[in-house]
Amino acid sequence: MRYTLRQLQVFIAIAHHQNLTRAADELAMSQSAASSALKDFEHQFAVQLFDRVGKRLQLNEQGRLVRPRAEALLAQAQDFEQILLRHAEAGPLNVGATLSIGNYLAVGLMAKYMAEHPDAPVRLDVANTRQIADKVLNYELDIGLIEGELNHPELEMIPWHNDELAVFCHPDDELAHKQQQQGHIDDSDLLAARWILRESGSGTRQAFDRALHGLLPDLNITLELQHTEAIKRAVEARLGIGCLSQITLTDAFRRGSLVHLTVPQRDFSRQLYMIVHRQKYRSAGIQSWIELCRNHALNP
Amino acid sequence: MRYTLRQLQVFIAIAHHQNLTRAADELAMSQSAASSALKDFEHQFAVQLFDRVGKRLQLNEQGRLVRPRAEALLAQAQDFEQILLRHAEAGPLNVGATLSIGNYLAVGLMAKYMAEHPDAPVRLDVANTRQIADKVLNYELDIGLIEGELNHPELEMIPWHNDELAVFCHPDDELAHKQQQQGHIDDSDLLAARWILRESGSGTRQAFDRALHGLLPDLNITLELQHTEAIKRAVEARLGIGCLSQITLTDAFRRGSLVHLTVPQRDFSRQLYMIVHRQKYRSAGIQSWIELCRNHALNP
DNA sequence: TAACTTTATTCGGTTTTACCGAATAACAAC
DNA sequence: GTTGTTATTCGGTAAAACCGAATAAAGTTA
Repeated sequence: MRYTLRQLQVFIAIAHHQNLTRAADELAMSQSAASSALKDFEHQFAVQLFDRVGKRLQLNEQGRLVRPRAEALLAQAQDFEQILLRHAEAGPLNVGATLSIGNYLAVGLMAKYMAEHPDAPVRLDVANTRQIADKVLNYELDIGLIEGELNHPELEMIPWHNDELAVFCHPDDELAHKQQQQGHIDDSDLLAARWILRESGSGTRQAFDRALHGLLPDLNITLELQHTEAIKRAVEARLGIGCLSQITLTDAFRRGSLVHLTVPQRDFSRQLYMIVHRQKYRSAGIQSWIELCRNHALNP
Repeated sequence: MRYTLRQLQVFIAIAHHQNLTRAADELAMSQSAASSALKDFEHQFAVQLFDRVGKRLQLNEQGRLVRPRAEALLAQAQDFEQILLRHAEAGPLNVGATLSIGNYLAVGLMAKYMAEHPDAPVRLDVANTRQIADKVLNYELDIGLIEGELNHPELEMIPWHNDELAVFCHPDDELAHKQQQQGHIDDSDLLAARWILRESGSGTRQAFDRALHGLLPDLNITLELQHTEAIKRAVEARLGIGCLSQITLTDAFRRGSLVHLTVPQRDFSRQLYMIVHRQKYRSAGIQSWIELCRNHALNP
């Protein structure tokens, strides 16, 4: 047992940044110290973890093999430190979420988590599904909350929440009246309407496209916006009708500033997922968060 | 990240032996070095892990709390070292087994395991169920193979093999003829017989007593022996009839040196279990062994 | 092409740490 | 008391971790 946790930390920091200088910076040590720490680490095991191509440190085959284990080991060591040092049961937690989830669902979850773990700092990183997946894969996030489907061998996807998209319009719109009279609207109404939607590539748009398959080419899309709030305001200004996740609309429906349109023929449901790196060490905090999400899904 | 794996190792060794001198000895270092390593470790976290009662180091509340995590962390660190150092997928494995299992089933399992992991040293420790459980709880064994039931909150019991006890006698015994004529014997025969059994407290005896409930007080027990081989030889010498695990008798039955007596009214089945410490780090080797046992149960 | 920047490594020197052996103090058994 | 065992303390030494500066190699810009 000659190698140290510090060496592991240096190895991981370098692997993360693919750059010794920035790694040394992060760990508040000199370049030379980081360099020799890495050298010692490699020499101890008589293994090359990086290919020295030019002045670049490139994680090689061997290095990629051991990185997940090293990450897990260090995470566990840090968890151990937390518990012993602060007598706390959970360390800091980094959560990533997409825009829709982050602004609505995640806030409630974080409130619950922080009530359970008053001393554990939590960070929320809002980005799109792809970016979140990348950060989870690179161990920058402990856990990700995403909307879309996703397929990566290193990622474990945990189904978590059943979300529903909702079509909605202004209270004075003629569709609102039709909805009130006959309790729903039809495909023909969807084709006649002017749509205000999230941009392609977003999870919400992806689910919308899936729900409206067939009608898609003939749809009249007036406006594409990148923020749910902007879409709601555009619909309130009678620029058209919209389609967003239920969870972003409950307030507006209750206030009556927007009206929910039901479309019986179409399936607007979608699954929300948690994603975690398969080989990640599940600290007390991470496990607790996952439990929390499961319970929250049952009684939101 | 100021503490080292060495310090962890010292802490664990001392916790294990409850004695600094022997711990230092095990780690091939001086008393003073071990003492100051422990001191540093405790000071770093500003926590007392041991109560200094007299000249004795007694693991205290706080210490007992962190020990499982420390053990898991160190085990993972050693696993990591193995993988990096020897390019092997599995490190050394310590298995404990009871007498019956150890002499019969375990040997075959070990052969299989060693074929899969030629470079991984395996140690087999034969002892009774209670001793094995203690060693698993004290992290001296990675895994235990036992016969009896057992209830401890820190132990995970994995059902593994369906074993069957077999009543048997000498080929010239009158019960052997009765068995041949009518295909079985009866409770009355059991009461009339002279029994040669394993000692009370053994898993085999426990299962025997359970199977013969009701008849037990009236049974004629001539001889109690501590070894299965001795019992077989005693029955071969026509001192009485015996009852042992199937697995220890298959050879004798095939050779015809002993005869299997079936008792339809009685249930001689019992479950064999693997036991593992709940909070133990499941190294590649341990996981592999568990898988192996599961498969072996299906095609023995 | 030349000058400049970025980057990993090497080297000399200093501080810190790990460790040993011996001495010490606290306790237990005789 | 005497003896043996045990953890801790102390002085000293060897090893290590680390820094700053220098260096060499590789990109980048003029």
